[in-house]
Amino acid sequence: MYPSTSPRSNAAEALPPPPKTLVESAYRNLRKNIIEGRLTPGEKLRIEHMKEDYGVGGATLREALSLLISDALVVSQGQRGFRVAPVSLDDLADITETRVMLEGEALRQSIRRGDEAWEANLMAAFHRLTRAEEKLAAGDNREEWEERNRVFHEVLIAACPSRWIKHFVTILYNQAERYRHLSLRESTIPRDVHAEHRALFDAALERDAEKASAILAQHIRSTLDTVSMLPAASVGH
Amino acid sequence: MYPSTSPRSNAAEALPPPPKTLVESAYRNLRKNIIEGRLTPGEKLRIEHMKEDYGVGGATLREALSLLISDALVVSQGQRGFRVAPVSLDDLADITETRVMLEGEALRQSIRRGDEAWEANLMAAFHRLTRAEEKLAAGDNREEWEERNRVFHEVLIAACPSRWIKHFVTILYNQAERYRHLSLRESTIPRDVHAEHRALFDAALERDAEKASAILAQHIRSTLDTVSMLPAASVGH
DNA sequence: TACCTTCGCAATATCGAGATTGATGCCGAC
DNA sequence: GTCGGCATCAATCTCGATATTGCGAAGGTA
Repeated sequence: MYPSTSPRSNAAEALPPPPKTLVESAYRNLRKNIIEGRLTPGEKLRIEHMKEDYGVGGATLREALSLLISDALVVSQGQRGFRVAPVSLDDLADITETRVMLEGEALRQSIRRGDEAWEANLMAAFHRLTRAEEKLAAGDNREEWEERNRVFHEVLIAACPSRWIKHFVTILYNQAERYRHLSLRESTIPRDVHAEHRALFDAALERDAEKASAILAQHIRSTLDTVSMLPAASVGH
Repeated sequence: MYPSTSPRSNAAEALPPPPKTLVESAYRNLRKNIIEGRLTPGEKLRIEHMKEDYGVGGATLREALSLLISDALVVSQGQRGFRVAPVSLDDLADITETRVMLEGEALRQSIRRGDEAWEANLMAAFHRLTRAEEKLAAGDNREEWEERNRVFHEVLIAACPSRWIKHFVTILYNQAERYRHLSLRESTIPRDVHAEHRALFDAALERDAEKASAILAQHIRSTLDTVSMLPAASVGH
């Protein structure tokens, strides 16, 4: 109808389109439940039970679970059904270091190649994140902060030309988010996270790739440090 | 039955266990057909037709296709079915550089941490690869060479402790193998590949991580160079 | 002639039921 | 008392059928 209004205004505002298929819907719900810790690591995923919970047939659920294997949030054991992917401190350490390498490289490339539009998107995303962090200090708009934090990290590396690196970074980000939920289920955000984000933002706008990636590395590793406890989480075989 | 004989003798000999489910079987056949180029990039994968070819039901095929999305060999377009993942020179360049980074890092770590058992496996794998390359020069035991080349590269980085890096490397290796099949469908192996393998092998045993990763980088990039032609492959939307 | 609308067909997405496999508890033997 | 084998049962895995969606051709309008 309208002349040439692009379907989405800009990348920083893009909301995921509504699921157009039942598989997609079940996939997103399941992923959310796993990442946010409502499904215990190692837990058996019984199709029969979940048919009722998600309101879809067995084959559909099965397909959604197969899609979750891509994200390594679900594992399938031959003919013994599906389980939520187990967790361990070793795995978290691996995720952390791999993130440092991949997200650091993506950030360096992004800083080197980002144009003015990238800068604008970055400023917008940082602004939204800052507002969310202020609101988070009072009430808990946790979900909003989660989303804006994700978008901020996405926009930081948006100018990296490698789709593969960004693909892997996304997978690892989801993994790390799951560990964060498993550890600090109730605690609020540590006090210095905003300072880290600001330092990251400043270094990116100054086009100091090495400084920015160093800050990012510390930022990622600090998440690992805060997860010193894993009481019931380390059961996952 | 036997006292404590491990199920597999060693890593270099490990054969994949037979598929225990029809989904697994269809998944492997499809993956093989895509990697080896029998399914054209961008081609529509019609469930109805393939039901007959693979002898399984629609839901089963659908699940196998969902698994192939993990490997980025298949893409699904909302409610418009599945297609073979498209190809492009940009994508191949991206895959190549990402491989150089990840496989190089994995190799450095592997050389740093490999023990005697790793050295032994590496020697065995290199020996098998050498034999296969000799046989390849005469008749075309192409499949055997493919398999042993894959195992050689796997063993090279086997001592890298990061499962995530190795996971990503495997995905990219499959992608690269597909491009190789798409380009040189008939041609034989270039003459200097064995020399590159030997140099890689020597540097690894000398524990010269930097030298080895440099050779590996050139080795990976040379694959990109040989793919200057992509006549019918670039149709992928 | 070019464009938009409408209609028909092919393909997808999904469900419920049946076949096959793995796990659990009980019983008998050594 | 402990181990191995067997039967029962639950859960997975699979298939054929059905409703819904998307694509292409025909027809109408300016």
